[in-house]
Amino acid sequence: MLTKKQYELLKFINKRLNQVGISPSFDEMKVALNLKSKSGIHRLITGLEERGYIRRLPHRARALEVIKLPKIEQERPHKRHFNDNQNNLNTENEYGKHLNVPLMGKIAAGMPIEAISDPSNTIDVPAHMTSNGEHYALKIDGDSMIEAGIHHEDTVVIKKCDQAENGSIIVALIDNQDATLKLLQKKGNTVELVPANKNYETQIFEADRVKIQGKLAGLIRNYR
Amino acid sequence: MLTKKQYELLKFINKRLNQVGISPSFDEMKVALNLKSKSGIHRLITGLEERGYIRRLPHRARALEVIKLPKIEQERPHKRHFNDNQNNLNTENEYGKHLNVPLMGKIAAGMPIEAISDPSNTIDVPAHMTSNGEHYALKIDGDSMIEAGIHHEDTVVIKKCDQAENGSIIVALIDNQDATLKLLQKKGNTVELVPANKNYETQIFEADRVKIQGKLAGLIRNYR
DNA sequence: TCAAACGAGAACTAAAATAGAACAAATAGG
DNA sequence: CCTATTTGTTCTATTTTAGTTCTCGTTTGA
Repeated sequence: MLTKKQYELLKFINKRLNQVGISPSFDEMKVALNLKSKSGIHRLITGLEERGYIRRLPHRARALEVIKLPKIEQERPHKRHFNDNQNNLNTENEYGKHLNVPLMGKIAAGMPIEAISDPSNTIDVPAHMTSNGEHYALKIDGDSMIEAGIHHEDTVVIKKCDQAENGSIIVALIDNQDATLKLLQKKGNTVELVPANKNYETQIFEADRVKIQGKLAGLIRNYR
Repeated sequence: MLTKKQYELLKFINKRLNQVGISPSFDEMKVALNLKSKSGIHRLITGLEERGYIRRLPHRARALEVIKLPKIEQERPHKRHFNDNQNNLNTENEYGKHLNVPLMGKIAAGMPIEAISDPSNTIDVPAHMTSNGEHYALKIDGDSMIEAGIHHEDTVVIKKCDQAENGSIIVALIDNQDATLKLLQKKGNTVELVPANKNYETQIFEADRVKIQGKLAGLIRNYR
């Protein structure tokens, strides 16, 4: 179904998406495949899109999404762990499936996420919410993002990544201590964490005090 | 159904697709079957396509896809089918329980829900969202409930019921015409449908003009 | 022994890949 | 808001790789 170059490119895109969470640009892909022009990348991308392996938002830069990978037989892991990326991907010819992502605890509780991690605690999320890559879930504590429609006690699904564009809602770890869900605004050497609530103030940090731990991918709320 | 050579070739193509993810070229297939010319491959491929074992994108190189294998090869241990269902019952896969609920269309679009119902359109929701009873999903159109954290384009999961307490968020059908998602406030012989947005006004109806079609059970939002 | 399936080879056509450049659109940052 | 920069699109040209079609001869199994 794929040509060599298409496959190579697809692998690269997928890797980048999982590693840094941001689509590579055409130039970056050009370099990765050792080409001297990006027109070739354009054609490969078109091919991948035509064959249904990736999707892209029209008229948007760096807006690639891998929807499936060729069904390569990898020896099956006995237990699927949330942290082996590729297996979270929908492979061809499969029906919608569900993923269990680990529920890592509450956010804004003043602890780094890793510390709260309890692998036994997982939550069921719709498959379409976890395109690919590693995901985890957090319970929201507080109302600092309420104007973005993220309420106290909501569950958010986070895609792991260590960088993100301005304007995306991310999980930030500050001084390796406090995790918080905020809107990201990078400005030169500082990082602003912008709440969505007039009653809270934007926090500004030196870039190196803030570690991005993931990007908001979905939200689940239960009513009773 | 297949000749020996066709079968051999099919097996080879399938193997290659599974092992390296790239379609073999005619030349590679020629080598694999120990031929010295690729015209034979062409004929075999044509045969396989005619008999529905493979598909190929027209006018594309290396664009083969195996659609089915002869019975002997068919059992694929790691592919689980959801053999059950006719209707939207609980299905269980390796990740746990989940439900497929029908996605009935957009709400606030000015149409009764029944009319938009399309059983083929379903969405995957976490099992814990659908306690018991019948559920369906709606896509939110508009911002009349935004202060309740229900945004445009969100998907809501609705539990079917025909009555509800004051203060719950319900799907109401007015005059058998328009469906809307609002907060319920019954007062004597009238029913108030209260939006969660200052810019909208509460609608007041005679009780018999309003039919409750369900109660908000959950909310799902995707970010990208 | 006849028809269908297979094999070889060559000539031809089509698609994929590479490169470069010019241009247009989106984005970052003041 | 404006400007500079980044990113994506389109075009042209050339080379390489891949697929099609033909003819003719051989094998094989009912």
